[in-house]
Amino acid sequence: MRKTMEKDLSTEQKIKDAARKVFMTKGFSGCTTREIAKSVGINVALLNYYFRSKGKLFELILEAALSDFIDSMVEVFHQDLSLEEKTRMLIDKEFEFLRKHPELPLFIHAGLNQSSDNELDQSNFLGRLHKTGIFEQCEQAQREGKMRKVNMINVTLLFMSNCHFPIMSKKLVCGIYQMSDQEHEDRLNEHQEIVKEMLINYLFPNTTKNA
Amino acid sequence: MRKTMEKDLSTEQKIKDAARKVFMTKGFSGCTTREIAKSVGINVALLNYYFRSKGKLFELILEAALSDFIDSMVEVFHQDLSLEEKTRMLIDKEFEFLRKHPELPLFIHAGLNQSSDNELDQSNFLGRLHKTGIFEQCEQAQREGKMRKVNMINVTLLFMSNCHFPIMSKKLVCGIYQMSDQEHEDRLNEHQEIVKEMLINYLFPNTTKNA
DNA sequence: CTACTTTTTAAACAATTGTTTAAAATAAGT
DNA sequence: ACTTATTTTAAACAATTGTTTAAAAAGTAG
Repeated sequence: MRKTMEKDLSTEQKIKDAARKVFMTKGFSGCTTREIAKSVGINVALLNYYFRSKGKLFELILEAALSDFIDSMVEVFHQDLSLEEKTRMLIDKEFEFLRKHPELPLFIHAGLNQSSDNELDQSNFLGRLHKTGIFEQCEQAQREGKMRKVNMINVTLLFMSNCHFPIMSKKLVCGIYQMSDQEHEDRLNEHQEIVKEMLINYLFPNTTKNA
Repeated sequence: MRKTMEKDLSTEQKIKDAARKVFMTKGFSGCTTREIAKSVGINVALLNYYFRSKGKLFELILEAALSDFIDSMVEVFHQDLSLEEKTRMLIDKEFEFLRKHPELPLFIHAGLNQSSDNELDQSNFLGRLHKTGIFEQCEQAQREGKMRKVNMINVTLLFMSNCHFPIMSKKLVCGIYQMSDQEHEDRLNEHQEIVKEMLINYLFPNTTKNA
């Protein structure tokens, strides 16, 4: 398997891509292996030939999604910027990223609930975050009184809540407020600025507020 | 059907309760009608006797969940309190409510994505919110300069993001940060206070900040 | 008790599910 | 060309799916 040639852009990757798309929109038990196979244009058996089962394939997709998810954060943290700058950049990047992949957050949360084992530590997300030095940078800023003394888990929660939820709640919010897609997009653009100002004001209360 | 006696605490309601529990944890396509029936202790056919199909039953549960969901807000808005007080009370109520029903937000969002039609307007959530007078109260506060001029949809988004997401992200956050349930609970308690202060500071910037 | 309606069940239905088997097609190596 | 290994397919597998049918059980009323 996969030993003869390295043109992995071929079947194996095509299956992964199709599976990602289908799983994302319909969830694990909301779709069938035949549906995925058909969207690639291959036989069902080939799916079990490359990946051992539907479940295995799903785990793969889920883990990759989680990885993408963390990557957009890590990239920002690695930059040589102040915390305020990183905050702005992180929020902008998250909104930008999630606008392109709006199904991602819901897929991850629903997927984690279905998946029995928590295989989150396998990808060592915490380690990847630590390596960026973001925690030390925050600790130092907190010691210097430049940043509010809040546990890093709560900080993470603040960021994720205010970036992810607005995207994943589109159907609910549009349904309640009878909004069109365009209206929602406008609201989201404004929300991006709101979140930036609110979080910066809260986390770095000493800086001059003139936004 | 249901005409002979009003002891609705009986089969029909028992099915609804069981269906709610099962649907909540496993989703629509993640469970079977037989699973629901067995958890009630009845035959599968009886499920289709009371409700016409699995889909119909699901829509019913979903709508009820959405209703509960809005009710906890409406109740607060109806009180005769200042906006700051309502803010605090709403956040506390939401956290309290969601601690009891942590699967609710994810169920609703995933459910809305599966359900084809947006039957959100059927329950007239917007009307129910309007009747509380909360929008007028905010408008007036905004005119008087007591409240930041933010679109009500963004305000809703801020509240929901910061109350719902922390609950629904438990598995993800616990997975990333290798937290125990107890630790997560502690973080959540602290987060409740953080959210209250942050939102009040942001929405009502003129009041003295001494918390 | 009898006639009737409501509730509940057992069994069957056809369709679909994830997965496997065995054979065919294609590519690679000699 | 021949032999072997890899990729792909068609067909079948047993299990499970949501739903229906027909009959039994339980309740209600006269």
